[in-house]
Amino acid sequence: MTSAELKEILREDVLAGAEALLGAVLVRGELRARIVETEGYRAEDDPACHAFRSRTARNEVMFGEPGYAYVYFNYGVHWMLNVTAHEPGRAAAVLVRAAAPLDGLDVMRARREIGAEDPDSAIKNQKSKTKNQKLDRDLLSGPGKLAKAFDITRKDNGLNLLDPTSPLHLLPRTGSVRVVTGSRIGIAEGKGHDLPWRFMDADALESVSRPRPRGSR
DNA sequence: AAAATGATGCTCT
DNA sequence: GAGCATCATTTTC
Repeated sequence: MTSAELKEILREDVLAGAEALLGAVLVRGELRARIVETEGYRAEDDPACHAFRSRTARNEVMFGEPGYAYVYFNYGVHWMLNVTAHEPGRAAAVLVRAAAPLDGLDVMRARREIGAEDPDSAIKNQKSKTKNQKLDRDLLSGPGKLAKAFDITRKDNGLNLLDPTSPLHLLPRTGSVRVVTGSRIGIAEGKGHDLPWRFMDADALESVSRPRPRGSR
């Protein structure tokens, strides 16, 4: 699949786009990771979509061209990375929920260490070697974790993710992917919480976020 | 193994 | 002022 082909799939349908993003590689400098979990959101009939009510300063990029980064801050704690979809005027986006690390694991680890931004916790971190090993398996297994490891923040909002010269971008997948679907995570009842708009790589379930589908580690 | 909880700040009403 | 597209830790079965 080429970048142009991926862009057309995203333009056509956000759910097909969410599926097509499985297996794509997220790149920032030396950092690389293979996307294994996504979710679709669309304004027209989905109350959970940030653009469902109205067009605001925050959700502005969702109303533009497909293939751009919609980044927002959530729960006062985490940044979330989305890929815009649909043609201009019809807001939609794919939330990138999890990835399998490929390259630059040392940098990801350093950014993900608990309390890494707290100057007084360096000593604490040294003592918890077992926790860091545990951390390794779940480096990117959630949208907040992935953003932290890739240093994704407000500054990345609006980047063209399908342009290989962007500081943060996507390489379309090469092979095929076996897909498993599920209900989206963290959606309140009555806001489309049971729509099967969560997509996962069936052969990489150990790297997806919780709750994981039954029968996986 | 699953459920509860507190942290934390931005966005929109 | 309320409500989050979460995470790590603690508490409970």
